[in-house]
Parts: sequence; C-alpha cells; structure tokens
Amino acid sequence: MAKEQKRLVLSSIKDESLIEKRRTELIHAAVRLFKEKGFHRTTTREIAKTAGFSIGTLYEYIRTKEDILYLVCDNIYLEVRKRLEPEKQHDGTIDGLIKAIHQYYHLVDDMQDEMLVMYQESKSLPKDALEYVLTKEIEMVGLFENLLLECLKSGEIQLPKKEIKLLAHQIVLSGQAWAFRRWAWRKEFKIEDYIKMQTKILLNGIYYKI
Amino acid sequence: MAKEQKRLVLSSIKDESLIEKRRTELIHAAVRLFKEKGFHRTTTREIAKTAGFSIGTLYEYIRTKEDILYLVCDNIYLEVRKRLEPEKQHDGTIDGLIKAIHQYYHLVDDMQDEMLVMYQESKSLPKDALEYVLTKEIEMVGLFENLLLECLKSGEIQLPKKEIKLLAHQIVLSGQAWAFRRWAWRKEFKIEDYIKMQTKILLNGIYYKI
Amino acid sequence: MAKEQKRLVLSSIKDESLIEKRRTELIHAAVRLFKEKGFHRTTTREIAKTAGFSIGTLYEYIRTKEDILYLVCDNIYLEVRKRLEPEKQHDGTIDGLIKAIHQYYHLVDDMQDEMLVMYQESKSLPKDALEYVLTKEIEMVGLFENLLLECLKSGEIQLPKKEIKLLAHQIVLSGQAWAFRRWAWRKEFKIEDYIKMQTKILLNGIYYKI
Amino acid sequence: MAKEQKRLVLSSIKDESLIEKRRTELIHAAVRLFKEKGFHRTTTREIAKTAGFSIGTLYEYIRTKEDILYLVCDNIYLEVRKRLEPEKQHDGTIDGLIKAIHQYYHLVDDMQDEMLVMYQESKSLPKDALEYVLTKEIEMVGLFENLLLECLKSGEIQLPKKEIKLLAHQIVLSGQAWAFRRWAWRKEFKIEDYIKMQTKILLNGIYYKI
DNA sequence: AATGAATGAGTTTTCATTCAT
DNA sequence: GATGAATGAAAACTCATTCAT
Repeated sequence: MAKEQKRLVLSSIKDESLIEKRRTELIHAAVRLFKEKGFHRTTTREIAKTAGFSIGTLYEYIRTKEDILYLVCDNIYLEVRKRLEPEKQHDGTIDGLIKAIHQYYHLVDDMQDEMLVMYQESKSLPKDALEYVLTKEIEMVGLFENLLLECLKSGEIQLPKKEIKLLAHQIVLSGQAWAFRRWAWRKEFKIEDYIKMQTKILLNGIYYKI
Repeated sequence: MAKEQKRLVLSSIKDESLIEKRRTELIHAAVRLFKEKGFHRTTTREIAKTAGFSIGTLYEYIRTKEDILYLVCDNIYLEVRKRLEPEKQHDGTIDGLIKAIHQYYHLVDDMQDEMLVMYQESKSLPKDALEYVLTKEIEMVGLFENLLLECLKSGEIQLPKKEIKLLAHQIVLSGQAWAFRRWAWRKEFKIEDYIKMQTKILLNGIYYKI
Repeated sequence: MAKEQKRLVLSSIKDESLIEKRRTELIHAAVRLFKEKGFHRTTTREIAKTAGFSIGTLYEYIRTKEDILYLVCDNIYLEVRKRLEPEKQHDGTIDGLIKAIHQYYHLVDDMQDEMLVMYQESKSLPKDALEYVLTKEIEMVGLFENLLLECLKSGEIQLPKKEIKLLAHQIVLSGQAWAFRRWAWRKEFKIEDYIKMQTKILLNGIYYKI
Repeated sequence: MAKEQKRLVLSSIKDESLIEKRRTELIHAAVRLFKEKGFHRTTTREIAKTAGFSIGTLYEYIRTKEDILYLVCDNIYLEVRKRLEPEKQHDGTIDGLIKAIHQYYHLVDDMQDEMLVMYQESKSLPKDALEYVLTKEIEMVGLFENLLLECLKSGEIQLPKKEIKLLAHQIVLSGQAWAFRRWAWRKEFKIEDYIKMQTKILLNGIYYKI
C-alpha cells in the first residue's frame, strides 16, 4: 500500500548474507552503546570494537555514522511488523483490540533498549531517514486506528471519529512510555500491571465492560 | 519536602543582576538553537553569537556547555512552578483537577520549544544535573498525584491507590506529548480540542460526570 | 576591466592585519612543504607546525586544505601584478617588450618555488579556484599579447595577428619553464643567459635587429 | 648508450603474455582516471574496477599504487621510441628536422591524455622511478639535440653550440605544451596550425628559408 | 590465477575551553 | 567585565594493501 520506499544503506560488500550478519552484530553493539552514552557520545571506533570488527570493516558495511542509527531504527520497525502482523486480521472486537495492545506493549518491553534509543536519538537522523522513520511511526499508529475503527463499525465501542486518531496515538505513546519512563516505573510495576492499568485508563471511557 | 538542592551554575561575575540578565539572553539563544539543531550540533560560539556576546563573555557566566542545557531545563521548572503554584490550593474537586490540567497543558503550549528541547536533550546533562531534573519531573508528577489524592479523599473519584501514580504520570506525559508530537497533531487539533479530548480519555474511567 | 571576482578565503579571525600576517607565514610554510613533497603528501598538521602555530589556529585562518593551495596561487599573481604593473605603460617598442620579458623572467627566478608549486599542484584546486587561477594566467598572457600588439601597431615587428596570441603564450610558458625545468638547466645556464637565449629564439623571427 | 636500467615492476604472475595483457588494460584504466581526477584522488579500487578486474587481481600484477603511475609513464616513452625511431636516421637536413618535429607533435596529439598525466603526476613517482623518467625525458631532448647538431655540421643552420641544447628543450617543451595547455589553445588552433606556427617561431632565427 | 573481505594507520576538520589583553 | 585568538584532544572517515579461500 505505502510506497515502501526503503531507504537503502549502501555497502561495498557483495555477499548479501554477510551484510545481514555483520549488520545484526552492528545493531546490537550500537544499541548497547547508544543506550549507555547516547548517539553523539558514542564513537564509531567504539561501535566497531564492541561489534567485534575493525573501524575499516565497519565502514565496509555503512557509509556514515548516521547510517548506523538508521539501521537501528529500521530494525525496530521490522521487528514490530513481524510481531504485530498476525494482529492485523482485526475481527472488530474489543478483545481483538486488547490483544493487539498486549502484543505491542510486550514488544516494547522486549525491545526496551532499542525503543529508548530510537526515541531519544531519532532526531539525529539525516532528514530523509527521519522522514522514513516518522512514516513508520504513523504506520504503526494507523494500525491501531484501524483496529479502533473496526470496533466502531461493529458497534463494540462508541467514540467520535475525531478522537479515534488521538486515542490511537495515545495507545502507541503509552506503550513507548514504558520504555522511556522506566526510570520512574520499573520499581513499582510489572509490565503486566502496566498493561492492565493503561488499558483500563485508555479504554475505560469508551467501553463500559472493562 | 525535597532537599531543594539547587545545583548551582558558577559564574565569575559578581553583579548578580547582570548574571540574571545575561543568562536570560543565553537561555533564549540556546533554546532557539537547540530546537533547530539539537544540543550536540550547536556550538558554544553560535550560542554566544546568537545571545549577542562574545565567546569569552559566555564563559564568564557558565562553566561548561552542559551548564547551558541545565539552565534551560531549570528555567522550565521555574516557569512551571510559577504558573502552577496557585493551583496547589487543591480543593479536592474534579473541577480543581481539570483546571490544573488546563493550566499545565497551556503552559506546555506556551513553552513548546523549551519543553521539546528539555525532552530531547536532557539525557545529555551531566549525571548530577540529570538527577536534579528528574527530581523536578517527579515533583511535577507529585503535584497531580496530590490533586488526585484529594479528589479521592473527598470521594469525587474512585480509583485504586496504585493507579493514581500512573494516572498522574499519564497526565504529565500527555501534556508533554503536545510538545514533542506536534509534528503529528498540529495540523489537526487546536490546543483546546486536545485538552478536552485528553481530559476525557484520561478521566473518563474514574468519573462518570464527564 | 576584468570583474576582479576575488575568490575569498573565509577566516573566523576578525583582526584583518593579523589575518594578513598569519597567512603570509602560512603561505611560506606551505610553499616549502608542497615543493618538497607535493600538496597531497603534505598534511595540514605539518603546515601548521612549519608555520609555527597549532592545527587549531591554522583552521582559524582557512576553511579547508585546498584554501591553502589557493592562497599560494593567488599570492603569486599578486606578486606578478605588483612587479609587472610598471611595464604596462607599453611604448610599442621592441625594447619595451624585451624589458617586460626581462622583468617577468626575473620574477619567475625569484619565485621559483612558488611557481613550481602552482604549476604542479594547481589541478588540485577546487573547481572555482582553478577557474580563478586560469583567469589570472590568461590575464598574464594578455599582458604580453598587448605588448606585442603595440609593437605590431608601431610597425616594430611583423607577425600575422593569429600568431601573436601563440607567441604571447610561448613567452609566458618559457618563463615558467625556467622554474619547472630547472632540474635540466640550472647546472648549465644562469638566468641571464637563459633570458638572452630565449628572447633570441622567440623574437628572432619577428625582428631582424636582434 | 644509456644504461637502459629498466626499472622492473614485479608481478607474482608467471604467464608473461598475461602480464602484458593485464597491464595494458591497467594502463588504459589508469590514464582515464588519472586524467579525470589526478593520481591521488584515484583509488586503486577504482582502477581495478575500471580495468575490469578485482582489487586482489590488481595486486597480482603490481606491487604498489605508484607502480601503476610508473607503468603509465614508461608506456609513453615506449610509444615515443616506437614512433620516433625511424627519424633517427638523421640526414642533417632542415627538412629531416622538421619532419621529426612533425612526428613528435602528432605523437603528443595522439597521446594527449597520457602526456598530460605524465606531466602532471610524475612528481608523485618514487625517487628511482622519477629518475628513470627524467632519464627518458633527457633522452628525448637528446634526440632533437642530435638532429640539430647534424644540421649544424652540414651547415644547414647556424647556432652557437650552447644554444642547441636549449632549443632542443624548447622543441620538446612546446610539443608537450600542446597537451598541457590545451585548455587555452584547443578552441583556436588545429594541431597542424600549431605545428606550423611553432616551427616558425622556433626555427625562424636559425634558418632564413622558412 | 582470481577474488573480495578485513585491516588500521593516517588524514582532515571541529569545537569546547582558556587566558592574555 | 569583555573580548577573541590560540589551543589540541578527539572524531569521522579513507584507502592502500594483505591474505584466506
């Protein structure tokens, strides 16, 4: 549906599967370091070292430091899609919606570090990459928007159409908040509690059954 | 209550009112530049120039670049306190709560740039400054927590105590989101719509009257 | 007459006379090193060190390494103009022409190193700087073209107009050759011999009196 | 006569004819790239790619990047010799001399790119290779020196012996100038015009018949 | 013989900070 | 108090060359 204009990161390596492998290592190393010290305070040399290859090798697989950040962000959406794909068969029930939220919040929990990094550093992406990432973000919000619309259609929920978009945003945002506000919540809540409470807060007003 | 351990930014200038004046110029310049290019991409030279004095003078009023970021963040909370102070006289009514939310969201709207900067760059603060800023954040959440507790006490709302903290966070977060998600919402909502809808979403579950 | 489109090299230093002074030092250092090892084999650090200031200071007075090369080339033409200016009062006599040639060849002799560097490295200039330098070169050829034309007008020499341009080029080239072929000639000729012989070779055909 | 100390470029390949073949491809690619971007701005990877083989293969046929430049220069003299050989049977006539000049200038015209590259980049050769190339250059000047001496002997021209060497240099230089000053002349002259005019300028003084 | 992934020394450039005037 | 020239550590990125396959 979307033009799927995948912003390619060029590599001078020919072996595609090797690129795949090295970039996975790269992303892992980068996430770890970015999380610790942020994008700007992390040097390419550190990334290379942490990933287990030389600075020269690093630059065989990317063009610029910003490429690394992009790879990290892109990878998250790849994962998101992989995990949320099955939920796309919306059945128009509240239960389906709740299940999707569940899936998504658990995803955020599993990818905390990556999410945090993307959240805090994406503004450092080059313009085109930032646009691409925002597209993905909107896509994700759209996913929940659709789920909500289905529920609306089937009469399971009641909500002015204008508010659906906002609510979808809110759902996504609350999910991400689990990653970037964990300094505040980690000690007090478990992810399951968090999901339950957020679901209640967000959906209470539109559905009496909860 | 809090130790109010104001992290001081040292200056070699004696004249306090001059410090005040220069720092105000400094903060303005910094916010403008940080918003445009981010903390790391902005140079101290640029800040000095934009603020209207020389690089040498800049360093008469701060010790390090990070001090500038700290001044920006600190200033926000100063402003927040100034504007929310009157609301502290909680009367334990839902209306008082809603009024406080209103005040806060409008504050975010007025200080969009500052909020955005603080939100995106605070991780670049030195450890002690970051802690101070987080303290402030918690303080702010605490403010709404108290309002909610008052309402609970007076019986105006019903909510398990555990969820109060989360809801307070949620209120603050949704407010900030108006600043850092404005790329998504600006075209579709006005601040008043946003406030109304968010209030509804967040408070609907706990209060039937809305 | 020409648009005198001086390609400026930006500096972040405000004191103009200091710029002048430092750049003179810079040019001296650069010429020495470029002559020895060529533009590409010379590092900016070496240039700074040889010039007697730090790498940071170097970059306060230029923007890029190529700027240095440009300053070197530009400086040559400045010198050329300074020394050849008086000759511009062409009197249309062969003697005037010969005197100009004399002046020019001595100039080349005095600025051997600079000439050599400009000659061998100018292709490394950025496009706009190269164009500027070529303009200067053409200007210089034009100077001798005019002198020849004056002589033609006054009837002192006889030459098809088409050949005047070529001869002017040849005069300039032979002059430069004294710099870039000195490995071949230095041992055998003195500059005065060289001038005498070249003048004879080049002008013999157009003027019987020599 | 000369020690003919051919500076060998080592290869790990046994098959001589293969070496020959690959090196020809190599030289072609290198000339094209050096002409465009200069020796230093051209990477070995680019050369290999343009020549049609891998970087690994490239290094089977040379030892260092400078070897490539040397091969290019050496190849020029090979060609020069091939084409000027027949002219060596000097007959001591002006016509023989003029014919040789003709041959040489046409050679320069045919090998413009190679000439230009050699001219502009030879200073990047390693010391021993540079010496070898200069030897070749002197050899070439010597060729014209001999032609001039023959003419002197046969009484066809009159010139102090001392000036013969200079004139020989001048002839060679003017020929090369057709290559490295083509930005100035290409639009105005054809090679034939150029030859005619240069011959006139250079030989006019020593021979009345022209 | 051919390939191309890996290497790391070396290069240009930036920028926070200092300090003499 | 104000200025701005000087500094140099540190960072991103390149590329000739090697060597295992």
